[in-house]
Parts: sequence; structure tokens; C-alpha cells
Amino acid sequence: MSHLQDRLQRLRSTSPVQSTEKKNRDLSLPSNSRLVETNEGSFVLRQCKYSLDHLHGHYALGQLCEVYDLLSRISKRFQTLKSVESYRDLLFFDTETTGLGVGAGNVPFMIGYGYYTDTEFITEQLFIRNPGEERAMLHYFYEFIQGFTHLVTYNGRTFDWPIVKNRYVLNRILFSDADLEQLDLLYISRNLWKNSIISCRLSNVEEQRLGIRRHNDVSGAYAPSIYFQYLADGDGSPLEGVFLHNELDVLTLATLAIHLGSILAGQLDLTKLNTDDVFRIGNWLDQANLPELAEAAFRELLKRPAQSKRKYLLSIATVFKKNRQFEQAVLLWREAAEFGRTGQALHALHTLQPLIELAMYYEHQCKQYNQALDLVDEALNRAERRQSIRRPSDKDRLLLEQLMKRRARLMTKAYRGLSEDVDLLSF
DNA sequence: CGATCTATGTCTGTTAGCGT
DNA sequence: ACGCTAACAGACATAGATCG
Repeated sequence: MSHLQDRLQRLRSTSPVQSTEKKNRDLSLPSNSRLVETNEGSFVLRQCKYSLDHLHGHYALGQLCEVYDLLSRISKRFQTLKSVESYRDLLFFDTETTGLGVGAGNVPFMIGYGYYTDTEFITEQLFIRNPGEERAMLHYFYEFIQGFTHLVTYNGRTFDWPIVKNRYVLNRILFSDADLEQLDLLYISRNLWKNSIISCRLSNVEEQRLGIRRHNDVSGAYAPSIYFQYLADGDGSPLEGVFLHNELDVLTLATLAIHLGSILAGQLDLTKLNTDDVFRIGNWLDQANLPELAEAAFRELLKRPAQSKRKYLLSIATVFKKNRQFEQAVLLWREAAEFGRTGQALHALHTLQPLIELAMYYEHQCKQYNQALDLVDEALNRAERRQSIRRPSDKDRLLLEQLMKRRARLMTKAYRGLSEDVDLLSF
């Protein structure tokens, strides 16, 4: 007997009219919830209130008040973004849907969100007991979001929000989100942690980086089947787990915002983080146009043991170079070049690049062509030594060619400088 | 499953500095 | 004034990851 036949059998056992009434009556409403009745129909609203010192993982919810104003910088194009005027303008938003697609067939049966008042963090969940309640929920939600300027999500930019927007179109409800900014925390999370944790799913980020442990959590992946089961048999008890899961997701969203905000505010103790995280944070702070904090992060990284900081030296030097902090960059290039002298030449690029960078610095910044020449010669020596033990690749050949060219140019520049000196002497 | 963003690598265009 | 070159910035294509 197939699963489908089972379900059909169950559906046949009660008439449609009966089953709808039974369903709505039998979902003994979940804890903290009530029925909202509107002109457009009814739906379930579940609300939970948290005091601002409620701890979720490493943070108290109220800590957002200290860092919210920096949050617009999580986006690459923060310069063109509306800034966050108040933590009360943020709506933390997460849905549970009937699937993963963004097409018309995917229905958000639960819209969860959280927001701050002066004294509390409040989560609310809008839940429809059947498709007929969707219009009422959508109208209610649209009214509600008018009070907010920013939407905070995790992949909501490509998942939750387009799905919700689609529902307004399909229900022919006028809708505009033109004034609503989106702060999607997925991309910056991936940027910071994709190398240091196994996955950047929200559940893993909260566990690995926010100190949040869930007990008996219902994975979001089960939400569609639990909802379908509820639609079929009217038993609402398994939905409790979905409500809780969604509520915790919203809390985590706020906590993640606090964590990211703390980094942008320079409040996070970087000495306790692993080297890769510190490097990523430094880069992010640089892009977020917070150069002092970026430098602080890089300085912390440079205190780490040689082996652990080694692979970041060139990248950090590149940032200093871009910001025209040449003295700092030179120190790192020298350090990186030293690694190349002692260790075996494993990666041609990494042992030669610091020498090339230094040569560029002496040629273009200092005009000390002889210094630059010495560095190019050293690079050439290393490249040739390398060629003798290893068949050169196309890249190796290109690199060698460029080095020769650089050497030739520096020779003429050095020679010209020399002859000018002679000219000066002769007069 | 779909849509979207990002990292990465390659290329193409622009700019600054230099010499003729 | 003009052209050349190195270095950098921006464009483009591609592959991977995340959402329930």
C-alpha cells in the first residue's frame, strides 16, 4: 500500500466540509497564540516576548542597541544603502514554506518575525491553518511591515522575500517594498566563515560562532511534510516543533546581527579567534571603510605564530598597498620573502611575489633602481633554481618572461640614473 | 527542485608617469 | 603634444552555496 493511497484513504474518510471545520477546531492553538479575525478572514498569531537581557548564545538580545547603527555595512554597497536609524526599525524575518522553489507552487504557511520595542524583543508568527487564510495573513503582514525600514534575513533576499512577494501577486494584493532595505546576513557570514566552518547554514553558524545549542530542534527541512500532514489529518501537535524552530531562527537572526555589529564596532575580542577568522574580519572591516579597526585586526593576526600567519602575509600587504600604507606593506613583503629563503620553493608565485612587490615598491615609490634590480635578480635566481628541479608550467614561463622584462627595464633606468650622476659630477 | 549572490580567474579598458 | 608601458580597476564568465 503506497503512501499516497494511505493519504487518499484518510481524506476519503471525512467529507471536505467536515474536515475543514474539524481542522480549525482541532488545532488547539499553540502556546501564546490567538486567532486574529479580520475583514479578509482569520489566521493564527503566536507571540513571545523576551526581556532585553534574555541570553541567546553568547549575547543578550538587548546588546543590539549598542551596535545597530553599523549594520548597514554588512552589505558591499553600504554607501548607497539607507542607514539604520534605530534598532526599532529592524524587522528580523524568516518564513516556513511548503518547499524550496521560488515558483508559484511554494506557499509560506508561516511568517515569522521579530522586532524590538524600548523594553523588549518580541517574536510573532503568522500561521495559516489552510490556504484560505492566506489573504488575511498577507494583508495583516503588509500593514505591519509599514513600521519598519530594514528587513534582516538569512538568504531572505533570494528565498523568503521573493516567495512572499509572489503571494501578493498571486492573490492580487497591491504591494510595494520599494522603501524597505534588505540586510541579508548570509553573504557576510559566508565571507567570514566559509573556510573555518564546515557549512554556513544558519543552524551551523549559530552553533559554531554564536554559542547556541538547540535541543530536539525540528529541522526546517521537515516543515513542509509536517504541514502537509497537518493539512491532511488536522492534528496540530507536530506543528509545535515548527513554531519553536521558526521562533529560534528569528532569535538567532537578531543574535547574529549583534555578533556582526560587535565586529563592526570593534567590540569583539579577536585574540580568542582562529587566524583565518581574524584575517577575514580584517578584510571585511577594510571593505566596510573602517581602516583603523581593519589594521587592528591585521596587527592581531601578525602576532600569531609564523606558520599560522604565513599564508596571509601577502594578502594583508596588498590591503596596505591599496591604502598606500607602504611602510606597513614593505615589512610584510620582507617577512614573506624571508619565508621563501628558508623553506623549500613549493609555490613559485608565493615565494616570488613578495620579491616582485618589493621591486615594484623600490622602482615606483623610491626610484631606487639598484635596490629593485637586486630583488629581481634574487627572484630570477629562485625561479631558475626551481626550473632545475621541476618542469616549468605555462605560468612559470610567463612569470620568468615578465621578470626578464622587468630586469631589462630596471637596467636602463639604473644606467640612466648613473649617467646623470656622472653628468652632474662633470660640471 | 530556483533565484541570486559571491569568489575566482581571465580579459579588457583606463590611468599615471615617463621619455621622445 | 604624443605615444608607450606598468599597474590597477572593472567586466565577464563560471561554479558553488543557501533557503524549507
